Amino acid sequence: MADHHHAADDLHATVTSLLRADEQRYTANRRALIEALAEAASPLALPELLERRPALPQSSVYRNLAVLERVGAVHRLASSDEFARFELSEALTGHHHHLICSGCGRVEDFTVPPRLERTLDRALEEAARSAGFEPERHQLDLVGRCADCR
Amino acid sequence: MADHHHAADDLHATVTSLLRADEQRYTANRRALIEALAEAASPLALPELLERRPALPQSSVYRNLAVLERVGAVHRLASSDEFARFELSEALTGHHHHLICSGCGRVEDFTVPPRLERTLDRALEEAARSAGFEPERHQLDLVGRCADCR
DNA sequence: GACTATAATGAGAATCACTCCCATCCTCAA
DNA sequence: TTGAGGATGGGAGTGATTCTCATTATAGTC
Repeated sequence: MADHHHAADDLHATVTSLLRADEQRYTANRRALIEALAEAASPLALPELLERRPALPQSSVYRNLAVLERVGAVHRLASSDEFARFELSEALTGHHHHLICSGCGRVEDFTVPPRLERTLDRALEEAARSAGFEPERHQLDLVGRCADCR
Repeated sequence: MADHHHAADDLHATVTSLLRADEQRYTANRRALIEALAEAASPLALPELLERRPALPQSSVYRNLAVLERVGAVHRLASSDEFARFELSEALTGHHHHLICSGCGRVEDFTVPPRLERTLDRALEEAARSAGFEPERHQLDLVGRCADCR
């Protein structure tokens, strides 16, 4: 078994099959979006995406982000400022959390120890059950001031 | 010491002093908003607020929510659907978390054991420090399907 | 390689939650 | 009472996002 195939190949293969499952094509525009999000490694607002891929028309970016979100390749998060932000879904990046700057809206990823993650999940399942919710995923963010906004 | 004063009196007294500190008045409109949010006990979107207080004009509601947020009496949360939602700030209600329904956007409150809360805070402080963030508050949500949206 | 059904594209129009404007009203202190 | 500044609310404005639709690209099929 080859241990050395590129992670990027896996990424694109996974996105392809996610799209296929919904009879969607992995077009050049969609690939460009996935690559931009993979390069950034933290959630991007639309203007940031357009800066990084100036050839992409705004309307196509919005449409394709919606498609990629529907098939589970991209996750949209509503930030505190006026822009939605987009990142690769946890199916592609692994589970993680966000540091959100209350000054500028910047978002960075972080993780917590697996042990804490498990404890958290148990507590959340308990809370969900007693409210009649069926748990899907959790979301743990820390809001603060980034180094630039101190 | 009187243990039996109404919680509502405390609430309004606290809001009054929060507003005073910013030289703002606790007007009838603002009181109506605070009461609507206190009655609901879970975050409300603007249409829900207007349903509950039909006499309030939309523009005043938006303006007053912004004022109440600035002085720390109200907290605005960006939900996944198209509406922002508003709740009393944790200074007034105590620390809590949210169950968010991915179907209808409904939000309910829950709490986790204090012990877990402390563990969480330590882990988050650690993550913040190593990214150069100054922690302000954390936010833990569980996204799932409510009983109606199963 | 041509043919075709269907998906994808992109420029601009439309939507709509939210904010701003401003003439008028209210509150409070002197 | 009076006056000065805060508060009000109806309506106009803003801007991120979505929709429209004529055109173009794609993947099978022959």
